Amino acid sequence: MRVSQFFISTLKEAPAEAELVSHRLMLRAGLIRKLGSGLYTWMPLGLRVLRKVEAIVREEMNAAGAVEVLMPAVQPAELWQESGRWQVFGPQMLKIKDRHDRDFCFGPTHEEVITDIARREIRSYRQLPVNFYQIQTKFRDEIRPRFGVMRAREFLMKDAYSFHTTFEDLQREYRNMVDAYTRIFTRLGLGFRAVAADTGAIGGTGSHEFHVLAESGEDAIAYSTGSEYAANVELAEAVAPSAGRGAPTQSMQKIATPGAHTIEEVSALLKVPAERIVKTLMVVANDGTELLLLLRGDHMLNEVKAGKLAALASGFRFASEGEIRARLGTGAGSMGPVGANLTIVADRALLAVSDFVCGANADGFHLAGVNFGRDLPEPAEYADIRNAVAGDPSPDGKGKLDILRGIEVGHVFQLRAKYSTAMGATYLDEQGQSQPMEMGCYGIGVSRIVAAAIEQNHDERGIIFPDAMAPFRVALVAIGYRKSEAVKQAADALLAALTAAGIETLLDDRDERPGVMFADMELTGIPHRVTIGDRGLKNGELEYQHRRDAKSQPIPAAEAASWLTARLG
RNA sequence: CGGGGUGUAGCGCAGUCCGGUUAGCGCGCCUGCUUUGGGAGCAGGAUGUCGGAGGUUCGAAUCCUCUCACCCCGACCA
Repeated sequence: MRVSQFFISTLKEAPAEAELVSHRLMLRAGLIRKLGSGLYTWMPLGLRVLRKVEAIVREEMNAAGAVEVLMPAVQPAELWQESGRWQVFGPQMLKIKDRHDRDFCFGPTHEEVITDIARREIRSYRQLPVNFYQIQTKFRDEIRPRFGVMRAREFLMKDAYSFHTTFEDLQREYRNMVDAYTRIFTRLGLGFRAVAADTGAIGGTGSHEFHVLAESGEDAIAYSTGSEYAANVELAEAVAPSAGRGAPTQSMQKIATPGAHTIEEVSALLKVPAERIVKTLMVVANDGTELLLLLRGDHMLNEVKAGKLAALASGFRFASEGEIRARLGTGAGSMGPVGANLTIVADRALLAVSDFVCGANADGFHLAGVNFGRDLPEPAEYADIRNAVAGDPSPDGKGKLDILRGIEVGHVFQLRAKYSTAMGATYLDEQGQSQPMEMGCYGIGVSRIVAAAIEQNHDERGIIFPDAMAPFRVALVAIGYRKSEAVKQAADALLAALTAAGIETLLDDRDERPGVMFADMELTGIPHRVTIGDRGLKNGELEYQHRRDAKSQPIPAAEAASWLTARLG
């Protein structure tokens, strides 16, 4: 391909709206253009990258035995009402009406549609197992779309759904998919990690996420430095302290703490470390139950874990200032568990805390030297309700936890019979008995992968694409293409030879200054570059430079094609 | 949803507080000449419903009202 025939549109300055480096670079390199919030056009160069990712995903899914389908993007409301998710999915789902005023949605996911296919098409155990997948545009009306295609509203996703007669067979396919995903991300050249995960809104039992590791990642991953354990912090168990609680050594006293509302302020004022301060949170369940949650001052509440408490099973929110005042007679900054007429659930870390500081339920006052069992009753329950932090023991007993940040690019679930039961997807077993199918589902964020790869592979000059997803593998920079017959001939010949060898090559044949061409080829992240100019040609040489190399190296012009073919495989 | 911010040429911005005549700057774009191994130089040129609607005024990018879009932060002060 020649730049003069292609379309590249680079920007020296990124639009002001772009913050994240991958977003800026994708805009600057002309990979994408924004149409509206969370809506992006894939420009020619970007589309080539997207297609590369898609192709690898497709190849590996096929190799793993999945079969491709393509379901409608627009889905009738009836299916979602049947599964009970028409309401549950909420405002994230884009709902639309047709001319007959019938309800539809633009599909945010396709469990309902595929389950409908399965119940119509699959009648016998002889037809199972089967794994259907598609690569298709989804729409989720995100609360806050951001970071370009990283969290867009419309995005490209590979979603697969498997159907089985037994849980054991589902688990086999689940492992098969984990292996396929591992091959996919390895082939894409990404640094990634599979981690145990929460199942969230989709439901089911086992679940793993695949994260591309990057500082800018929106998710935190806890992993053990001494074993293979890795989990999303939403899920990672914060183990109960092994040491017991010390006996009380102080008596409880009320201390004026004017103006100190946060743990940091109280800690600084009283010169007590945050570990010996107890943080009190008041939450209200959707069924009206009010609850106090206690945490060590240096710990953070994990809302996913808290949501699993029996009392909060209906879902919960934080109490308003008014509710706190009505119940405890104080503002949020001075609330505490002593004398509070509310059920208390404490994080297990408090099993090892004595002589602590907490709010006094009186504005501007805290209590010090507080002890469970003496100054207040033991909490109704000790539970794991905090985020694991670096330094915590690994839940598997081997090593300590550390925290990494990651971008979720894949997620696999064991759905079991949730949808098949709700929607009547059954088959007849060997005994002629009707059974609900076991289901798994497996997603990959295809468009997000492009952004994640750039987060992981860039420098101050631009993108550095891994070979597997580069829009072109080789950039030929022809200096003076329109002036020098020798350059033109050498460049045309090399382009033809590499193209014939199946190596996707972009020849910059523009009448541009060298600096412009170099800058554009670097910005767009093409991994291999060959410079063709009269200067080198005089000595029968071209120059090769990998995008990560600091300097170029001369290669014989006559053997350039074979040299590159051998090098690039 | 709550809070904050921004909309002026393709991109980045100034001008708005304190209303005034042809609305500017850099980059990009077009033409010509020169230049040609790291985002060229000179000369000339084109491009604006100042987000939209309404209002105030002799006069509105600027003031007022409404509205739309986009961005950021928060949703863990406790």
